This record gives sequence, structure tokens and C-alpha cells, in this order.
Amino acid sequence: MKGLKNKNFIPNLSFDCVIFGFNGKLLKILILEYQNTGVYALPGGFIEIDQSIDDAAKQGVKERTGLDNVYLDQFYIFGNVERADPDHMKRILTANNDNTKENSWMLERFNTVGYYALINYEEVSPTPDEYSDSIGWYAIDELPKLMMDHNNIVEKALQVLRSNLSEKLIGMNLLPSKFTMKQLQMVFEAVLDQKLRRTTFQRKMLSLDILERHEKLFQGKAHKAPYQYSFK
Amino acid sequence: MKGLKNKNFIPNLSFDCVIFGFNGKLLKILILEYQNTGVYALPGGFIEIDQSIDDAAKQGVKERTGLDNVYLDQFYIFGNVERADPDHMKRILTANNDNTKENSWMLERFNTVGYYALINYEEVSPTPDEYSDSIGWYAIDELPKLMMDHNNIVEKALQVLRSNLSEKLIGMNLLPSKFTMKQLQMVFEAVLDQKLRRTTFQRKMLSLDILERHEKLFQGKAHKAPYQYSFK
DNA sequence: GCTTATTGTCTCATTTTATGACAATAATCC
DNA sequence: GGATTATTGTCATAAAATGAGACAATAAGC
Repeated sequence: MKGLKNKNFIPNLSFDCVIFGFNGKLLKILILEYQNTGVYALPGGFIEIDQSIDDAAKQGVKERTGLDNVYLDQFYIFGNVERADPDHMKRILTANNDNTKENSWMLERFNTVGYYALINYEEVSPTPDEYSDSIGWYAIDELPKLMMDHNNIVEKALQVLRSNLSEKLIGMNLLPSKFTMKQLQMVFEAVLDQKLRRTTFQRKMLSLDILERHEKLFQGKAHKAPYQYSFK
Repeated sequence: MKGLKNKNFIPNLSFDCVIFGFNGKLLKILILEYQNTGVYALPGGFIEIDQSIDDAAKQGVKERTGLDNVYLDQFYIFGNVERADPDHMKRILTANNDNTKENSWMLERFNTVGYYALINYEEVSPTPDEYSDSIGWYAIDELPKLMMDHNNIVEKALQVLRSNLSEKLIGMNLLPSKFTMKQLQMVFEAVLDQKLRRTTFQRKMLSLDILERHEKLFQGKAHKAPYQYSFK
């Protein structure tokens, strides 16, 4: 919600992003905490009158993560009337000494477009927005209570991610460009929240003909070094 | 777009419905033709300020088809800036002798929420809206050129329907409550646009444990009569 | 050179799917 | 009423995919 003032936004419409990252073990998402409020929320924002919704979301992700060219997928629009939450919004504005009438439109009912992003955890420098004093990674099974229906948005994003993971082969976006078979398997396990068989997984992935094999990765461990792969 | 005047709509937001029906052989969708314009479009409408988007779409489907309790799924929001199409819209308003300033907001940029509906073809009485003089079924591979990006919306709806058909088992919604295995197979074939093996399909459907078997259907044909089924 | 943990690749068993075969009908035609 | 016809429900076998384990090939430590 950077630079809210003096902009022409589409009224009653916002976007929210569930930004997924994988730290090597756990699937995590980026959560903002608003200044002096104890209110947690998904990164999001508004859409300018001459801006596509996709571009607005892209820009939002870039501002929070510093990343360009991120895998970003719009998955749902949340359009219940009960979404309006003037109380929380007032607390955020008040905490920022922003009681101007010109921002009172933020108290109205909003429909929000849900996006999920998959990013390479290592490359990110999380940056809070103008109303927030912190932004951080939270494991998906240790989320705080989020404002409005944001927990619900996360839940839906996770469902969509799970069903898209194998079908659309998007797991790569959570990894560096080169990775081992084990890393890839751990991404699948973290997203699907279930253990997979090593041999079956390996055979499946190789048979899909989507991986390119590179040099081995020597980790200084007392065992055979694994090959590295990248997606074709 | 019934009763546009004197209503409080959410600005810059609309919905459009791809209403699928199956006539026994072909997958079809409902298309409107606007009066005296030669402009074809998907049924759609606007959302009242105190109405959920889902409810608005539900109401829209009911007005066009007469049907309640329809399978309805929101699948995407189309939010490109280029969606605005003031020329077409002006033609529609002019053809209806509606040059009032109060409806000039319809010329602005709109984001539209895409829904697809699956209905029982036999139960429908298609009804045009206040700006249209005809509504009719068109086979999905014989669509006219639709206004704005509506052809694109149909294309995306079809993609989503195809990927949801087996996964979510929603084929039933295109059939009467009782149907034969052959009818069900023809729905799958029409949606997926490919031939399926009879024995494999039958075995698969029965193994899913979602069908209830009823009395046979005697069609007066010189061969064994098929059982009828319904979904559990 | 011996030990250790992990990796890449087989093998065999099990399950699922493909493909064809076949008997059991409903109605029609002599 | 018996033969004919087309379609249906189900089974039999072949082929493919997956599950589950075995095992040799390493890198590094001792």
C-alpha cells in the first residue's frame, strides 16, 4: 500500500498475495505486521485506474521481495460482502496518524483478487510497506491470526498450489536454478505435506523428461555426491 | 443487465457467465445478441454494493435460464486495461435509446469476474435480458465473434471445465438426474473433445463408488436395455 | 584402506489401465 | 416362436504404472 495518496485507484477492489518460499525444509509465506497494531496481514495493494490487475500484483510482489519475473498466478477473487473490516482498517490508519477523509474509502467494502507467488527463498530481501513495521516468513502451519479473511485466502492458495504442483510442474520456482533430486523431493513433500518414496519419485521425475542433468554437487559429506538438475 | 437504473453498483466491476449445456451430442453455451447491433456477448451483469459477487452471478444465471441451484464456479478475473470497449457499449446503449449521462459509467474500464455454470439443458428456458433481443445455444466450436474479450473468457472457462471434470466429478450437472452410462460417457467425450473407451470408462466410473444404479431404461431399441444411474 | 551415509539404478511384486472377447438381453423380422 | 441385430454388462488377458526393497557406487572421515 505504498504511495496511497494522490493516486487514482479502482474503487472497492484490491489484491492480496500469498508469497510462498521454501527454506530447505519448510514451506513458508510472507506476512506483514502493521505498525503498533498487532495486526497481521498478507501483502497486498490497490489497482490504479490505468493498470492491469496482474501488473499491480506483479509490482506489489516486487516491492515486498525485490524480485522481478516471479511465478505469479491469480487464483480467486474473494467477493463476500462481509469482507469489509472497517475496525481493523481504522486501527491501521489511526496508528499511522492518518485520519484524513481522503483515505476513508479504505473503510468500504472491498473485493480482493488473490494471487500466489512462488519465489526462490534465497534471493529475497523482504521489505515492509509504508504502513507496516515488519515483514517476515511464517511456516504455513504456524501462521498468526491474520486480519479479515486472509487466513482463508492462504488456505485457498495452498489448495490451488497443491493441485497445480504436479500438473503444471511449478515446483522449480521455489528452488534455485540448480538443485538436487532430494531438494526437489523435499519441495514436493513440504507442499503436499506428505512423505514420498525416494525411488518412485526419482523415477517419475526422470521419466517426465523435464530435467537436465548437470555436474555433481560435492557437499563435503561422507557419501556419494548427488547430481544437480535444472528444469529444461 | 436488468434494471440498471437507480441501482448502486460496485464501479468498474462486472461478471460474465459461460453457461454450459449438453444437448445429448454437443457441448453448448448460451449467447446473447444485443438488439439491432449484431453484437454477441456472454450473459453478465453488475454487482450491487451490498451484494456478494457470487450472489450477483447466481441471480444472473437465474434470470437467463430460470434455474435455481445451478452448479456455478468462479474461475478467473479478467483485469486487463484493454478490456474497456466504449465503442461496442455505446452502440448497445444507443440502440436502446439510452444516451443518459447516468449510464455513461458503463463506458469505463471494467474488470470482469468469470463464472461457468453447468446446467441441465432440458430444464432451461433461455430468456434475453433487457438490452438483448435474443439468447440461444451455440456449440462451442461454432461460436460467433463475441464482443470484447468474451471469446477469450469462453476459452479459459473451457480449459478450467476440462481440468475439473474428472477431478471434481461435476459432469452430472450437465445431465438429468437419471442417466445411462452411455450418456455420461458422451458428456465426458463432448467436454474433453476426445473419444473414450467404453469398457475402461464404465469400469472407472463404477469403481469410483459415486453412482447409484436404478431400473433399466427401455428405449424401444433392438438390444439390451441399459441401466440408469444417478449420482450419490 | 576401512567405515559411513546417501545416491543412482535394478528387480520383482502389486496395482491400475488397455484391449479384446463374450454372453445376456430387447426389439424386429420372418 | 425362433432367428437376427445392436448394444450392454462383465470378464480375461496383456500392457503399463507404481510400490517396495536390494545393491553396488561413491565422497569424505578415521
